[in-house]
Amino acid sequence: MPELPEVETTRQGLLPSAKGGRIADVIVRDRRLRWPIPANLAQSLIGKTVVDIQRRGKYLLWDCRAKNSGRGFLLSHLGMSGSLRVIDGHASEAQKHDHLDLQFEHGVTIRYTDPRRFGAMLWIDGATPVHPLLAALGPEPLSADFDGNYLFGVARGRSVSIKEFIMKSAVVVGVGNIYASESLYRAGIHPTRAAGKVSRARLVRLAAAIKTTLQNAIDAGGSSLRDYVQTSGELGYFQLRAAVYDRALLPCRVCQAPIKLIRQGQRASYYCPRCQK
DNA sequence: CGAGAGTCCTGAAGGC
DNA sequence: TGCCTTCAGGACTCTC
Repeated sequence: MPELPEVETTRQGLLPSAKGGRIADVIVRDRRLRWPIPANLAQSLIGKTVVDIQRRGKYLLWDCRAKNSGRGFLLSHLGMSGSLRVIDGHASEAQKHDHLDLQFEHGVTIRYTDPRRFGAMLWIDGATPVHPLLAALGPEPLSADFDGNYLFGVARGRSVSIKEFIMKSAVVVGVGNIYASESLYRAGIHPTRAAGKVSRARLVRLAAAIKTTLQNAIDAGGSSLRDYVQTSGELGYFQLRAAVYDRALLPCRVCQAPIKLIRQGQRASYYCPRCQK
C-alpha cells in the first residue's frame, strides 16, 4: 500500500508526463471512492493545464490553470490500494478497478486504479490549495520543521503509545504502519511506550530514524506491498528490506531474538524485544 | 481535549 | 474444489 515514499515516487513519475499538459477529457467510471468524486470534477479539469504536482503528506495536489477561466487543484489520495500510472495514448481498455482517466491533449492518459476505493479524487476551486482535509495536518517528516524537539513538545502529557502517536497525521504526516515499525526499530524504542514518557534524546533519535527510513525508501524508488503499481505500470517491489515489518518470529537482523507481533489500535506492530526498550 | 473504536472496500489467505 | 471467515490497511469520524 502506498506510504509516503510511494506517493512521492508516484509524483515524480507523473510529473514528466503531466506537467505542462492540457487536459482534454476526464473519464469517470466509478465515483464511489472514500468520498464520491464530485460531479463538477470533469468540467473543472477539462481545458486546464497541469502546471505542477505538489505533495502534502500522502495527498497529491495537482495545480491546474486555465488561461482565462481560473485555477484550481485536483486533490488526490491513493488510499491503500490506489495507483496512478501513465498510459501512452487514449486507449480505453479499462480494467475492473480503473475508476478515472485524465486524457491529455498531447496523447497521454493518466489512469487511476483503486480496487478498495479508499482513495480520493476531489476538486479545490481557487488559487490556493485550502481544504478541510489539509487543515489539521502536521509537519512534513522530511522538512526542517520536523525534529526531535518538535516531537518532544507535542508528545508532552500524551498517554497514547509512541507507535500510534507517530502515525497520527496531526503529529506528522506520511508515517504509515510499515515505516512506523521500521523507524521505532531503528531508534531502539519499544512501540508500546507512552509518547509522553519518551525522553527528548530518544525522540531526537526517532525523528532522525523517520527521516532516514523514508528517505531511503524514496531513494530506492518506493518500496511496496502486494498491489502497489508504479506509474510505469510495473508491479511494485520490495526495495527496502524490512528490519521488522512482517517478520514475526523471524530472527532480529542484529541480535537474533525472534521478532514480536502485537496489535496496537487494530494495527499490526512488529518489534525486537531485545533491541527496543 | 484525548483515547479508543468504528467505518469504508476488495482480494488474498486460511480453515473445514 | 468451494464456501465462509478473517485479515490487511489510511485516516476520517464518531463516541465516551
